[in-house]
Amino acid sequence: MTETRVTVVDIARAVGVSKSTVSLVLQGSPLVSEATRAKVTSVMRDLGYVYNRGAANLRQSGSKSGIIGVVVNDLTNSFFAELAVGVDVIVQSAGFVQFLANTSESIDRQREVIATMREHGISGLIISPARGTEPSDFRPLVAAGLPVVVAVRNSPGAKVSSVISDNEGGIFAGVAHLASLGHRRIAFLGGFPDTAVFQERTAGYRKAMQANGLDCDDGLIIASAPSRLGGVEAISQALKLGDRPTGAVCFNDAVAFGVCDGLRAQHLEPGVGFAVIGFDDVIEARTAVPALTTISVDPQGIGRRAAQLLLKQINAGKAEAETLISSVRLVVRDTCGATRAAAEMDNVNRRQTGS
Amino acid sequence: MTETRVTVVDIARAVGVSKSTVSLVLQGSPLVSEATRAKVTSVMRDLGYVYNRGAANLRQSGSKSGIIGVVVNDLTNSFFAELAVGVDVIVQSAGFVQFLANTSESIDRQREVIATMREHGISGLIISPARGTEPSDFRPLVAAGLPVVVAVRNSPGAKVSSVISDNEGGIFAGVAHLASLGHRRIAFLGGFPDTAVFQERTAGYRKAMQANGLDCDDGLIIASAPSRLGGVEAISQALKLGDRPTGAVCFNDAVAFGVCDGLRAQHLEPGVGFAVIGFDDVIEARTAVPALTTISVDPQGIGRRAAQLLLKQINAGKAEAETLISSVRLVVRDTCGATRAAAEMDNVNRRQTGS
DNA sequence: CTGTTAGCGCCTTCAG
DNA sequence: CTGAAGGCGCTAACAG
Repeated sequence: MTETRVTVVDIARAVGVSKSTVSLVLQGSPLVSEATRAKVTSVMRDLGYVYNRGAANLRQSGSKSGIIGVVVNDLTNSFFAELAVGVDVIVQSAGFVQFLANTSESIDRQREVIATMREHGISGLIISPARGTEPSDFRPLVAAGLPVVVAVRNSPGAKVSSVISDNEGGIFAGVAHLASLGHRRIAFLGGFPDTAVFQERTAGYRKAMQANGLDCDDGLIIASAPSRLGGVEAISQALKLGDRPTGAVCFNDAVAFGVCDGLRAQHLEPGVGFAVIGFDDVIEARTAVPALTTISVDPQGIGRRAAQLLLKQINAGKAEAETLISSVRLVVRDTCGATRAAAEMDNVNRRQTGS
Repeated sequence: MTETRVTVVDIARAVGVSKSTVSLVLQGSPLVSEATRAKVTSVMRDLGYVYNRGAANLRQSGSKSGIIGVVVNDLTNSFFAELAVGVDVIVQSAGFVQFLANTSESIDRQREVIATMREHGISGLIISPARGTEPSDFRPLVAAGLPVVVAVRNSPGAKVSSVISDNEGGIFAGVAHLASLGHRRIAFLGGFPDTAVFQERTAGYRKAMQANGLDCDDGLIIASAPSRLGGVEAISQALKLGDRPTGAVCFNDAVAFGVCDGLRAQHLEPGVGFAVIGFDDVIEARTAVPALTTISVDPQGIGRRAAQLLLKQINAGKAEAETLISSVRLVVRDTCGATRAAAEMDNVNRRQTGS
């Protein structure tokens, strides 16, 4: 039962040198002889010494804790789990460690976990904000000089960096694809209107409709919960329209899934009688609906980019807010399930600076 | 640009009291007057003070860092993402925060992240070990008095607590179900034999075969990768047996999925011509194969239990190693997709001590 | 109820 | 190349 932790002085005494020497060994300083270094490291192993980062960080001026805070709104969704994995890959290889907290869309929880993380001295924060997060919520963080990267869900107005999917471009490509197949009445189905993602996607929808010379009737935009059930509701409403749509781009794949359900309930075969395209934000559906044409995102890639951006800012001390737009791919699948990438959007990510 | 962090002395000066008073306020001591407490907290807010846990923890003797380390072998798998969510729920409500690291089945990474976490002074560790983890790997941790809970994948021989699914009971129930349907030749398909989970599940298989008076030919146990492809391989091998099986329990749902693929390739309809049951470790398949009878586990529940057990040990200072077996449910689905819980195993968890 | 005095474990001068 | 002080932010005794 080794209750007392072994410290630098312990190993210094054991070796017969001073604590400073041990400290120098710890940070790999060249100011110490090979012989002493070897003895010190050997004794460290023997006594089971563990470096105390808390103490080190306390002495060192800056907040070089080596901890990255990661806050996601729903870890149950594979999308965000993959995002966390992407972050972890970069964070680990940089020798950092990540605090990961799940908010379940609760802003209270979000506030709490961020506070706790700050108390622990995180040196940066990556966050996919809970619904209802205000740009002002980031104010105290940036005021404290804490690097923050917002992922997936943009927070326009906040002076923080962000990494998001190409929501506008993705929907644009989807609509263009349907138009090229001859569809004239194309609906946009699903999503909560009070989210940045919804705004961006509907913006892409409007632009694409216009660009293809199609009537952009706002009645064709039908909001709903971004879930399978929401999709059922949205399509049922869409089919009641006077001039029925013949195809739809959906907020996400869960909605698209529900839309297919709803179509079948009306004896319409999705893909044949009615074209359905969805953003695959809910990855579960990727495998569940293999026949669905999707706008495919790369959550791990977003996570990696976000982490890289954050590390860059941490190392730079302080950088201006930057926005990275992660490209998406339109994956066209015909009804028999064969897959081919139709319009692979440019791999090079467009990048814009400022906020 | 507030570069200098505000400390207790800053706010003490601002209020006109001593730092100790501020410290007492911080820990909610009743030894301070309401008036001063109010002024102190108010000034803290005004100056944007953030509590420095590192410093506090340094002063306090024990390692009350309030950090729980969570290490999983594959966060990409929804099962483990859900596990992490379950842990997070408990950890957050206890005011702790979790380090979450993904090892991707790499023992090297695992060693690294555990080392890093220890340097940060975690007060406990929950781990779903990477394949190839030796019981001895936990030796230094328990020697240091660090509470450790192994989840999902047991590590027999290690003197640590664990929370695992009822692997034996689950397979037992699955086999019993098939036997009750009249099957006599039942195979066990999939899984790596060098894992504890495989051992436990095949043990359940053997016991169930014996209990139902069935021939337990070891040739009926066919190992393979615990993946969809592995399932295809396993069933193809099984169908080559002299006395063909008429049903199978599978290591997990991914294998079961592959088994169905393989059966269809042989023009056998799964569920009709051949009964398939799988442990649903890979949750993706839960929705993807709605018609499959599964042995259903509760990853979030395992996470919650593991966290509760760990917190208990942390608070108790030191507790004996304890093993919790989380019950599973046999979910029987007929071919048209209707669902009903057939044999709901007892909710009360069996518990055994020691180990 | 409040102030004073020591450190926690480590790193950083600054001299040997 | 090594040793001796001092202090990071906080808390734990003690005194007032």
